Amino acid sequence: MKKVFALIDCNNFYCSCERLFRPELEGQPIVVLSNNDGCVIARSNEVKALGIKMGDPYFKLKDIIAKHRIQVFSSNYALYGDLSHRVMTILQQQEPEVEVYSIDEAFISLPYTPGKLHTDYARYLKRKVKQCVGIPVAIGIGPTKTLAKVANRLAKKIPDHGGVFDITDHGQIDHLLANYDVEDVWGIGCQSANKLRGRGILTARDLRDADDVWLRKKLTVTGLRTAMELRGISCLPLEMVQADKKSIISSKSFGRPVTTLSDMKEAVATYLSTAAEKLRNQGSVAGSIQVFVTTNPFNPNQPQYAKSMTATLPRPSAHTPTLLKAAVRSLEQIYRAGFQYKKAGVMLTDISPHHLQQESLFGPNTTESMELMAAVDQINKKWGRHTVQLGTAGFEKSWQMVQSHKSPAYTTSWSELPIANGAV
DNA sequence: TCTGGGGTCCTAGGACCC
DNA sequence: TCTGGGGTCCTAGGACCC
Repeated sequence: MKKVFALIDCNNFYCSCERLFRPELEGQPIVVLSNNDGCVIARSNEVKALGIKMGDPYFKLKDIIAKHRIQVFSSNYALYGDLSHRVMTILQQQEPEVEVYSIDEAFISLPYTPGKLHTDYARYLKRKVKQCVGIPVAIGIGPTKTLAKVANRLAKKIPDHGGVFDITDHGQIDHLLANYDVEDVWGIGCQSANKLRGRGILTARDLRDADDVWLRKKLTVTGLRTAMELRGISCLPLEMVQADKKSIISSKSFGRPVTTLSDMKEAVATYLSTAAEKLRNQGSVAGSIQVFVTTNPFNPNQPQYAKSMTATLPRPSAHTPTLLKAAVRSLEQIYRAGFQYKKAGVMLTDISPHHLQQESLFGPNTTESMELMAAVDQINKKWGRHTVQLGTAGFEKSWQMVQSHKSPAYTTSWSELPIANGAV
């Protein structure tokens, strides 16, 4: 049976989440900032209209923010993650085939039907999500994922479409693609766009009609795949089961410069605990662990230093203290005194399923220590992150990130529940 | 003073083998 | 001056995504 893809994409997702509990902000300009209130990662339409770009540093925007009374929020991932889950659940209740592509996007696959049935159904889904969760979405439909992405963008951009657009069987597809900047095509970043422009390929239509041999050579198979998808030949299937992570990173910028090895150890231990918990959560073990530290590359007046080191474990593990020992050994080797460090992180790699791991013939039995880890995870799940943690991770964590405009965890913390009538 | 975090895939090139 | 050919595996780095 012939099928089409639909892409459901939440509109300005983080901003919409913030508005959900502050309805008076409907129609008002809003931005959401990255960790440490560093830069802009979500903008309401009003803010986009002011010319503020994704990734603009917050400190450079203070004037324009004051002038236009833009509401500022620190990112609140507990809130966004929970609302995302609710949106995805609604879609999964309606549809058997859902691919959760990112925190605010999902692909579904629908049986192909001529006429406007796709569009009618998408309008129904859109209403359903709005009604059940309160988050506005746009839906694009096409014969391939890449064309569904194109359609989604057009659904949002052109008000007449009302947030739903089907590009399958569209009579004007040539015209639509000819007015679609090649850099806005899914999978074409600015490097590829530069190469394409150099050859006079400026629009999605040009890319669709470009020469395969040249594309393969300059943009590798991924670029060729994108062109095929624009031709309506589906190369990217719907992926419904989420594959295990092949690498797990935990890394954050510091709230203030870190200048001592002991603070750095606290940070690395804290990040490692987070990564190891994720690792256990997917039932895996890691074979190697990388530690990295860096100064602030945006401050050219300070001496710069960045270094990473990968350690291979004698045998794969998900045991936090074992991983930590290897991480600290690496850290001690790469750490240099006299620098103002801005960021550090750990990356777990060579990940494999725990159940495939071979027990060591002579080494210690790992079952007991993993039971301890399971208990730690359970406690932290129930009572909150870092309720039980490694001593090395520190207690004050004075280097921790700063979030000065954070909204409450309205939906995930009893103590932060919103109050309906306000008469308290 | 202040510029995010977490992922995937692909390729080139080196090391090594016969 | 001239110095094989072919294959695999691993890693670093680039590019992309949200």
